[in-house]
Amino acid sequence: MTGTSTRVSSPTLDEVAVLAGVSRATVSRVVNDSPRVSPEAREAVRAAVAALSYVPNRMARSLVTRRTDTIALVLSEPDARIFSDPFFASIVRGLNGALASTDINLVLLTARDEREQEKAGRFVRQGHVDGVILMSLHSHDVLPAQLIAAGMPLVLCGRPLDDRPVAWVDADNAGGARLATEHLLAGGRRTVATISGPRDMVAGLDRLAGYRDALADAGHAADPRLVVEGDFTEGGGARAMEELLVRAPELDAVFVASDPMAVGALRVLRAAGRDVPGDVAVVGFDDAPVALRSDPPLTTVTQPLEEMTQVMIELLLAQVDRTTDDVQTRVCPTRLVRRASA
Amino acid sequence: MTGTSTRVSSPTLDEVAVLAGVSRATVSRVVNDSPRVSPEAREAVRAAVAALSYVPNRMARSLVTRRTDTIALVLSEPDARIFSDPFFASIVRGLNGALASTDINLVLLTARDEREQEKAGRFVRQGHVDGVILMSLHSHDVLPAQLIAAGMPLVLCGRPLDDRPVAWVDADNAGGARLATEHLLAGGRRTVATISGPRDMVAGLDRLAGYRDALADAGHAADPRLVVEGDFTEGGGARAMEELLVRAPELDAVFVASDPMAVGALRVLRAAGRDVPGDVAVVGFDDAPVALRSDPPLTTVTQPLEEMTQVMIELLLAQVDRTTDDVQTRVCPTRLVRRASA
DNA sequence: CGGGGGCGTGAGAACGCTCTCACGGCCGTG
DNA sequence: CACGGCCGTGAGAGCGTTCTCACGCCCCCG
Repeated sequence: MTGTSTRVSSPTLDEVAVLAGVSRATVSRVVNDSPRVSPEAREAVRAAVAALSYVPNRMARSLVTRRTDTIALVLSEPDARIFSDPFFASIVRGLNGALASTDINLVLLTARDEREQEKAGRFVRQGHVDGVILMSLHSHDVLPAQLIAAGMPLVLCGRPLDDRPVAWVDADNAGGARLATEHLLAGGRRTVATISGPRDMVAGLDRLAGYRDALADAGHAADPRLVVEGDFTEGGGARAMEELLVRAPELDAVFVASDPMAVGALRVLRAAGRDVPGDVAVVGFDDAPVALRSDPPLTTVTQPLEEMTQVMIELLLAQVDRTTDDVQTRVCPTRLVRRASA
Repeated sequence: MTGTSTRVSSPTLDEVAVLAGVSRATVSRVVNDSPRVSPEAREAVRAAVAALSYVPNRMARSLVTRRTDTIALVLSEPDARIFSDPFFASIVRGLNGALASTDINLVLLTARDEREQEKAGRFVRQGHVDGVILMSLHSHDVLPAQLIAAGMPLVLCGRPLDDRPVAWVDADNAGGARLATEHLLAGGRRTVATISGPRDMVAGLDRLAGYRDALADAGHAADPRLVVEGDFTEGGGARAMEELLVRAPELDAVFVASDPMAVGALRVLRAAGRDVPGDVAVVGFDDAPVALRSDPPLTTVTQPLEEMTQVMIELLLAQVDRTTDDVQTRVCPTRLVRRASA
């Protein structure tokens, strides 16, 4: 191996053609699995390719095909917290799974601050990728507008706050929250509080809306005492629960807008001597791994991640292939998972 | 904006040249900041570029320069666990920081199973990137060999198990473990146990070696009862601590090879009625965020992540620029952070 | 036995950029 | 005043592919 490794650049189509005794065009046909090649020629080319360990040059190919067969998942989050979010890991796994049967590659781009967003935007617009899936939970960034203006295929992971004409896929957060709240009411609970997500995140807003709708439908008057805003973290959930216990000590159920927060709430409830689900029923959201390990295991709302990632890829590739011109959106149904906490 | 957005492909250098009234070459010079351009020409080109919102086509450029100005961080981990590792997030942040002043982009590639590794390998060898930084904690994968054979610039994050001729950067794990152990001994502890990392991870091995060396230097006989293998997780640390308390109830100090494991150990020690650091002193490793929040705050070993990522980039770019032919390695010093647990 | 229609193949023009080279115009020097 | 050199510029040749044609060949049908 080291014997011939003084070679500095990789072999080209031409060299393969010479070795195989055919023309460049024929080699290209073989490499691209075109049917119009004789078995002998195909075999000769195959051998030559193997002998030279030829790998097609992506740049040259992309230059003419205008395709890179690569899509980017852009993580436009200010802090590194996103990495520790199991939801994020699931999305990456789902996307990779959805692309496994294709020869499309997925690359991740992080864009923590304005500067990195700028850099990521440039990267994308230079033509490194065919399309972008954007994960940005707080949506005050410029990347979407920039990419739309550049005509770059784009799908957002999560419904955007404003009504920009852009494709997106989201879980039915409101529906899931409604499911959870209805479940609590159906269990005979009378005072159902909620620990909501942050107001600047759509998922938080939607889950709060679902909770309110369910209560309203059941004839309950809206009670601001019962709503405390959390930040989707365990610590935030604990603090919110403490606040709730002060504000409304009579509560007998809590819908918590994320599992980590629910775990924090569970901890505070136990410390306060409230039995779960005996005294207080708790329902979380996300079906995070932690929901299974908590004590008691958390009744929660699960999102169809598999389906969501699949749809994201579909919507994106439709744009890439220009199959469609109008931007599509899709809301995927959520489901209640009953465990022990409610 | 929608007015002219029927335009499907982006403008080319030629169109900019026509609009600016100069030749293609001059536009190229301006775009690439060549000094040999008159101010007037430069201004005209600038205006034309802005008017057309011209962005150079990376593929075309790379085809001739043989540079993509992109490097990949490949995460070659079987499970998604790596995302939740704060160490990993720090590495990404560090690398991005080290590249912030350059116009080199960083993309992340995940390669969970054999199949995805294959895909990532192809992606890299097709010439999408100029070099690769590989993070693979378990090192039984084929990617390194494949990339080396292809002559792709490569730097490993972490010392490899075998002695392949490949560049790598690692923290001084053995030195840090020695520091921790010496600290425990200097505090008057007589029976210092350890919860090690997994045997198939170099970091685990090195930290164990450092622990043993420190003990040997202090004249202690090696006692296999005092060594229990953990898996770097909190749960694993707890289990290992339980085991240790059974095996060697007289222990008065534990060097734990990772902070999450140390947190688990702390929990078990408290449950067993042992005061930390009164009865048992505990030192962790990594200086993870959790080390600050634990009770008591964890004395631990910190790695110079900033320096490590900086060096990785240096070694990689040296290879990319062919500044050097021999593979370099670098071990970065670790440091003891004294808190309350020891 | 002649003519039409695939089918496998090769020649050559793109794709959008960089880079070398050559060419005028201006300066300074002898 | 002539001549060499430098500086800004443009022409044109690639970079490694794909893809459109056009061209022989063989086979089948009339």
